[in-house]
Amino acid sequence: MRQSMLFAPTLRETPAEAEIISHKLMLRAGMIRKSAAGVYTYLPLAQRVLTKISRIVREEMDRENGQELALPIVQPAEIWRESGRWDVYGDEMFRLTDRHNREFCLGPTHEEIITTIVKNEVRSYRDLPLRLYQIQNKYRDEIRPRFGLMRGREFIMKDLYSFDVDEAGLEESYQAMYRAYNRIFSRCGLRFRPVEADSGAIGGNSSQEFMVLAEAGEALILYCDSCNYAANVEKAVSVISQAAADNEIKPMERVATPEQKTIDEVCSFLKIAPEQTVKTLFYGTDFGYVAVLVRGSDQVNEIKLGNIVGGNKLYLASPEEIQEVFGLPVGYVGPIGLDPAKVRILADTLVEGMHQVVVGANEVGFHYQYVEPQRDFPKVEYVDLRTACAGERCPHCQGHLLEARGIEVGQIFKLGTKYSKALGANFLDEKGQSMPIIMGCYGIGISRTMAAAIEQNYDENGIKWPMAIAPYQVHLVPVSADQLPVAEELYRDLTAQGVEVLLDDRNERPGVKFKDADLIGIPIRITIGPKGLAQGEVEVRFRQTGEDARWSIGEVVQNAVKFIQSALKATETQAL
RNA sequence: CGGGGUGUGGCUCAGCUUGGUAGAGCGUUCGGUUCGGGACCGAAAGGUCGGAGGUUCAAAUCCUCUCACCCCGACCA
Repeated sequence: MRQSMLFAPTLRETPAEAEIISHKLMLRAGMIRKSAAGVYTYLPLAQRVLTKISRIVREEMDRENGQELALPIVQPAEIWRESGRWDVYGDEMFRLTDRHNREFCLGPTHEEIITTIVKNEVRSYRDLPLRLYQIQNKYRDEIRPRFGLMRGREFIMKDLYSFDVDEAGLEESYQAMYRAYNRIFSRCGLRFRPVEADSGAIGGNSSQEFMVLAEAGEALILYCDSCNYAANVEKAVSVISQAAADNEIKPMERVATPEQKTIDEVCSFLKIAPEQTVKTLFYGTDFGYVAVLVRGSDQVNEIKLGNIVGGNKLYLASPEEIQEVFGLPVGYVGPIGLDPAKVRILADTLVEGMHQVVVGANEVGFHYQYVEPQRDFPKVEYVDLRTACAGERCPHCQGHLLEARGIEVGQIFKLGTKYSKALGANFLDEKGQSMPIIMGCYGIGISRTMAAAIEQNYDENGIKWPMAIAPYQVHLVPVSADQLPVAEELYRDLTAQGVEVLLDDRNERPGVKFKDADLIGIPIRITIGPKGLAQGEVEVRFRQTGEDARWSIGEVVQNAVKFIQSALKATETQAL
């Protein structure tokens, strides 16, 4: 490609709307332009990157017996009603109505539609397993689209759905995708980590996310410093050693705590640690209120809580609400005296092992101390409810948990029979019995992967593309028009060898060309200038490392090919 | 949905407090001088000041409504 012909309007200044690196650099490098909040145009450079990522994804999907198809974006409401998600998805779904007043949505995901297709065509166990995928736009009307391509309302996703006859088959499909995903992100040149994940709205029981490690990541992950345990904080569990009841057991005692409402206030007033208190929160749910007990120092993990209580609605009740519904004063609320018949009481498992605890007395200005949970409020359900934190112990070994931020670029789920049952996708097994198909689903955010790659590969001058997903592999920069004939010759020779070359044939000053080259971030920059040419050489700069080299004109093609191949191989072998 | 902020030429922004009919830098076009890390000189094009309504002799500026975009939050007693 000749740069004079390239549609890549670069910017000297960063548009005010961009906050994070990838967004800024993609705007500046002339890769994307916004058309609405969370909706972007991909200009040619971005499109090339997306195509390359997609190609890698396709290769790895196909290698694991995936078959590409294309599902409709516009989907009828009925199948969503059948699965029960027309209402569950709520405002996040872009909905539309046709001229006959029939309802549709723009597909936020494709379980319903593909399950319907498979249900209509698959009859026998002999038709299975199937692994079907597509790479296509998804539409989600996010509460708050942000960070450029990171959280868009229209984005590109690869989604594969597996259909198996039994759990063992599902496990095989799941592992196949796990392998494929590891290869894909390695080949893309990313530093990433698979972590245990909550399965969220899609449902199912087992799930892992692939996180690209980067500061800009919206997800917090916890990982063990000595084994390979790693989990999204939404899912993470930790082990906390608790003191045994070596203290003497005292009778519960009411204690005046005037004006001491927060955990911190109560703790400093009574001279105790937050770990010795239990706080009581009320949540509103689809099934009425639940009381939730956790240590004063802990945070309720609302994802875990939501999974336990079920339904769609989950919110922390306001002080006014608690006063009105229960007649209890926030700041002094406690489990003692709560009637399990009237309100479901859930407590974090840690609470069960606590001793000499301070809790609210359900009376303004008073708390109870020396409370023994098992003695004083025995009728509670103990479940894992707390948010795990860095520094705590790994649930699998004696290691400690560390924290990192990650960008979720992929997630794999075992769905089981959730959709096949809802939509009646059955097959006849060897005995002639009708059985629901066992499903899995596996997504990769293609456009987000591009953004994530930039978050991991940039410097103050611009992007540093990994070789495998760079829009071009070699950037030829003749210093002036005098060197253009030599550059053209190299361009021709490199292109003939299959090298992807961008030739800066613009009539610009060298400084401008160099600045644009750094910004766009093509891995190998070859400067053809009078100084080098006098010695029959060109100057080479590797964008990733910043290293310089000099190649004689005659060896440019072979050196470039060699470098590209070894760069590709480095990530590819790492992937195996 | 709550809170905060911003909308002025392609980009970054000034002007608004105290109304008087729109500016700078960059970019773009033309001419010239330049030419190894975003050159210089000269000329020029380009703006319904997000939109609607109102106040006023007069509105980018004041008031009301509205739209869009950005950020924070949807938080723990």
